[in-house]
Amino acid sequence: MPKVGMQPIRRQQLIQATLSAVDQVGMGDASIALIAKLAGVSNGIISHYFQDKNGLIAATMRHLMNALIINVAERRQALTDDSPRAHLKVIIEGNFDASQVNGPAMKTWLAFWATSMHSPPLHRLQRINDHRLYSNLCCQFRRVLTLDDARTAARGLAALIDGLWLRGALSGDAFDTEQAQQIAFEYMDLQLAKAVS
Amino acid sequence: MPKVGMQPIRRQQLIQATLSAVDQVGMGDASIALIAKLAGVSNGIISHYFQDKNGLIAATMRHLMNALIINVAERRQALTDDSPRAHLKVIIEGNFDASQVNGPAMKTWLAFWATSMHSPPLHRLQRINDHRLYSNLCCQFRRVLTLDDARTAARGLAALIDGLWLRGALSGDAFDTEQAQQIAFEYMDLQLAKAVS
Amino acid sequence: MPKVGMQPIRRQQLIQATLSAVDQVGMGDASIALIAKLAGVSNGIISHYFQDKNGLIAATMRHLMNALIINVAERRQALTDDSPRAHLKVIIEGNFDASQVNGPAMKTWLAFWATSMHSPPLHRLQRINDHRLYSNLCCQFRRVLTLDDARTAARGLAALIDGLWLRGALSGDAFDTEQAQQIAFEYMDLQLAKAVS
Amino acid sequence: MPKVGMQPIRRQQLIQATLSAVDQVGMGDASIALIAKLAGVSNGIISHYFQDKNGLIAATMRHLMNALIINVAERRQALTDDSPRAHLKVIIEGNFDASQVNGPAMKTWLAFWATSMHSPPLHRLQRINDHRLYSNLCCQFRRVLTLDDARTAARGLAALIDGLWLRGALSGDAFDTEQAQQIAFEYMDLQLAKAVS
DNA sequence: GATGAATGAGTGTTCATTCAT
DNA sequence: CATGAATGAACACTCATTCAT
Repeated sequence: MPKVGMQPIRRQQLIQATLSAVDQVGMGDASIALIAKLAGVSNGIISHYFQDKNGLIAATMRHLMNALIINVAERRQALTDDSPRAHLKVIIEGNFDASQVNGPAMKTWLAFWATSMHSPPLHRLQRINDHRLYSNLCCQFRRVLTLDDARTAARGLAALIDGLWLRGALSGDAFDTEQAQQIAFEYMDLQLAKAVS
Repeated sequence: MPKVGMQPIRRQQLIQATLSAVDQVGMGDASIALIAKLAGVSNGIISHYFQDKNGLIAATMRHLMNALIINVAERRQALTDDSPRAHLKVIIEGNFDASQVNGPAMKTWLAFWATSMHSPPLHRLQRINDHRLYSNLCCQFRRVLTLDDARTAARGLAALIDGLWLRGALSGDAFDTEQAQQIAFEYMDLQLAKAVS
Repeated sequence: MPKVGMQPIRRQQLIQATLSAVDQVGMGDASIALIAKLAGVSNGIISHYFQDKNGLIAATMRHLMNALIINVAERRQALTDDSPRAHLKVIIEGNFDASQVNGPAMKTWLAFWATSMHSPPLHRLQRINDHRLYSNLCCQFRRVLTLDDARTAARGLAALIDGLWLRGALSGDAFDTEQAQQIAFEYMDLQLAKAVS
Repeated sequence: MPKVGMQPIRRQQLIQATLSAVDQVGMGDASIALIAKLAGVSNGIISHYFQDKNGLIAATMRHLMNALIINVAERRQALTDDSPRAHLKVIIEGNFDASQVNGPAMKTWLAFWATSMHSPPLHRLQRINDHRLYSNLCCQFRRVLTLDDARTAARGLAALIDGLWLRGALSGDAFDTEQAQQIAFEYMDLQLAKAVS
């Protein structure tokens, strides 16, 4: 059974198992034993690839964050229209992408946030992520708004995106991506309308 | 020490201790032993007043929810202006009241949300709460908007309130209540502007 | 089963079980589970009375040390002869008392010494103990010898006592207390003979 | 990397790593992984050269014992004076040689003794070693003392040597070899003085 | 000869819960 | 009413050992 060069495969395998475990029983009950069982490996292997459980949790979060970053980046590269509105639109769309809007990911994010309040390493990760959204939005708004207006618009839109996402996650029903995006787009347009001609 | 009529006092004492414990170490590490220690009582008493730990958690959440309900209700009773705008304003203000915007409460809400995804009783509580905000907002918007517009406005404003709150809770810095309320007020006004004269 | 005021009883019970466990399988294999089983209690109770395994080990060592201290103290109180020789004699006898010269105690002391090299709290305990023997001996020798002679005599006698004890412990055979004491007494007398008339 | 004739080199390498590991963290925490890391080899190789961990421990002890034997043997071969006193002197000196009186060796000896109480193979090794010292001393004393006196003198001197060594090892301070040897020499001379002219 | 991936039993420890007092 | 002694299952983590490569 032992093979060489298994590291990337096993790491991915264990991260997926962690997402499944958190989805099924919540982070509180996502024990090493369960995660290992879901991954089809032994308990001990987790400390072989990740230092400990915290390491696995952090790696799982980084995985979700990277999925978001890559998603937005790809959408922006595909843009032909360089207008602020077009950029803001794909940022919004990226945040409501299927990679973020699904049971396991949503439950993991939620658990991650709650945990991050008491874990400095996770808190750092989370702040970076929060700031990235704000920063991306602010950057685009700034192209047409005053600095103060851009900042406020970015703060509002970031909050609106997170809030729509949060209420969707908590509702238990299927997430109505379309409706959420429409609300966010409208907010974006109302803010862009403040642009001085 | 044993006294009669201690029930309400002890319950309140234990709920406050639970909030403190979650604030200090997070819900994952908020053990019965710690809560009992913070409350200055023995371990065993918790099962005497609440069936078990889940009962205490649920009671703590109901406590926070009631604080919000009462807060909004009081503000609305004090209103002299019966306009939709005035009502929406106090709903927003109530959600950013000091009883909700403080470390222990925020951390407990966050932990509660994460936990609720895997606990039917807590999920029920949480949905009632979510729905109340939407419902209150929708009700006021409906007085001047079409049903569709009112629903969308309520959904957006509810998400914006929750999102501002969430980002404030996660930031780790002091919550800038004023700024958050301004953003929510502006959104409210933009939606109310859709009213047919 | 739960009773009040069990603390001293349980502590003693667990210390005795620890001595038995170390005697039977060595400190390396003296697991909490084994100790609890020997004591006829549950695993969890150990952290209730001692913070953790280290706490139990340290308490066990203090128990052995106290037995030695009390033993020597009692013998000295019973002395009618106040001469240095009489005092030295009872110190030697105390160190070869049955409370110290028996399988469990010897194995525990040995394991304790080895462990103390890498555990500051245990090392402190061990140094205190080592110093007490030297100090007691030096004090008596000083009454008839020069300071330098007294110090050397104390160092030598302390080492001889420990060495006799050690070789006895390691031999696996029954400890020949009589023979060991004779050797120590002779060394004592040879040193006392240096006294200036 | 694989080469032929690596056996003696690897064995020596691993024994030195074992001494380092025991010195640094104690025998209880000297895991295979740590030893392998200190030796700069893979975990698995230990079972290749030594059957298992016990085999490595036993080999390490034999290494220390051989160092002592060789050391004393060399000193005795260099002797020009064939008197009992000269022989006893080099036996003492050999036991306080730098190869025995240093952190890693002392900690390993101590741990070895404690472990030997519960491991027949180690116990056998340890008894052989103990007996050799006694036997060597007795043999020399016998040349000038009666059998009874020689035995007692050997027992006492062996104990004194071990005791001086033990207290030195446990003290944590640098070992005062000179002082220890003086005490042992004095004891030797006091015993030799019993010789019938 | 040498690696390191993989195992799984075992460890100390924590903890919600129970219950005699 | 209230205590805190006691339980025992569950937990994260460690580790000697095995073995395909």
